[in-house]
Amino acid sequence: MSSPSTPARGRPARLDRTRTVDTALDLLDEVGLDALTMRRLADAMDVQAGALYRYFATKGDLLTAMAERMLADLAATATAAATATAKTEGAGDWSEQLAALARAMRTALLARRDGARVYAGTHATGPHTLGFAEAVIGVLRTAGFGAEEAARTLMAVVHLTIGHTLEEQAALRPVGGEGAADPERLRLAADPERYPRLAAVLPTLTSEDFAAHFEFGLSLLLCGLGTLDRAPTCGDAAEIYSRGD
Amino acid sequence: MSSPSTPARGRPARLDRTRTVDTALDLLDEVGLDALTMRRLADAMDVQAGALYRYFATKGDLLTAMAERMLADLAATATAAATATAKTEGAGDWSEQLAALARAMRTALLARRDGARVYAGTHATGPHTLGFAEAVIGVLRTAGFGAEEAARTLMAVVHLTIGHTLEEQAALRPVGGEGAADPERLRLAADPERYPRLAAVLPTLTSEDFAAHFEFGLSLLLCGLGTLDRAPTCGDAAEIYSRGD
DNA sequence: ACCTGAACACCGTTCAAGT
DNA sequence: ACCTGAACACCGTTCAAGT
Repeated sequence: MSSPSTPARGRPARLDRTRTVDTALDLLDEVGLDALTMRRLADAMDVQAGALYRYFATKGDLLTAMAERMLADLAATATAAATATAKTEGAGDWSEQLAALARAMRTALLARRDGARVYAGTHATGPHTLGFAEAVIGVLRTAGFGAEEAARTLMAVVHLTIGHTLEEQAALRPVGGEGAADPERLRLAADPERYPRLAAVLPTLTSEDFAAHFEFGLSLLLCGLGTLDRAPTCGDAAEIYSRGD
Repeated sequence: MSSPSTPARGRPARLDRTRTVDTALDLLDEVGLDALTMRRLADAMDVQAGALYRYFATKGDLLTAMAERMLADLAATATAAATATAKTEGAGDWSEQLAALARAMRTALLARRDGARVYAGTHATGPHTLGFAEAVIGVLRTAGFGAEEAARTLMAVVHLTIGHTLEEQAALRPVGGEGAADPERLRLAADPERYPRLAAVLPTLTSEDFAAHFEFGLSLLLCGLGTLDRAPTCGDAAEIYSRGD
């Protein structure tokens, strides 16, 4: 256990994981993921590229640390949800608590340039990521859901959030300098002759109100979860519904 | 319009987009996305790397063509759904048709190594991608959903599917030769002292029955959608539910 | 018209050697 | 103990020149 984070007897180190991740995240905001190279980061820290490898085994290791750090601000939301459920004051409010956690994750990923891509490309298992998961599971189990349902709901929420933010950030970036942005290309490609239903729906599909899109998907998930207890399988629920007309 | 795909007066071309994408997808299965380089692909086609740029403006362009091709097999499912809804025989069966479309997309992405990463990293707007979207919208509009709901449901389904398959493929790959795979690292990191709820749920969370995980998320979405008509907003539905206890 | 050959401007990573 | 310098084995992309 004599890693570079140990007391240090000699010269004070110029580098350390925390400062390096900070700088890397700033650089990410400046230049984007594709231009975030070890050499450029080393430059920003007034060091040679090779020196970074004393603190991060690989570039992937650095990106994982960056991903983990991005969820730092989630701690507040997570503990808020945890204490709320602990008090059982708002046990019936699980839906809103879960939504708050999901929104906080979306916000955290959107807060940095290419944040979703960084997070999706790594698999952080640090305290922020685990704390978030713990909070989500806590809300669900307190609300009375089973272990399986809770775990799978966590997955669904995270996957939806990652998928959504990935597209949201892709839609905003001008796709490499020239050429049309994402929604514009879709507008051009969706020929009303061949894809009439799709074309008719383009205004919504290419709308930039991403928050509304996210809320819709989230509400479907939460609503489905609410129904789960009344109609054991959603197939049954769909049947009940279709029997109505 | 005298692209390389024109009749060709001189020597028959060794290269063309279709053959190149085929080879690239085979190579992808062999070596994975990280090792899929223009030079390696050129080698597989017995050509110099620079020659590829007569057919693809950038590597991103090639990857987009690969992503689009990956959805080729979806055409069958999509037209099946389309004709089913056209006959209005199974208009009440929209839930199952939508599920079939989502499953087909998951299957298509899983069919190739790193398929989800390739698809998520590009933004295909070819006939397979648009045909899929058209089919989804068709099912929803035929079932009576509004334009906004249909468009946003399409997004939610696609985002959940991409997010899920991204994690599914990440969980299977051995994370770069050595070190633990994804679920194993989670098991090691989820300390029962600090994350008791999470730890209690690890068996499900690290279960490799990904199909079941996907079905759960999908059913939440579809179930939520089914409830949408009865209780205009899901918030209301959640309220109704929590009033029950 | 299509491809080669060679170059340009980079990468991530390693590791002896210095301080 | 921490970092430099230099190298290794690559990248994506461009473009004159050949056929």
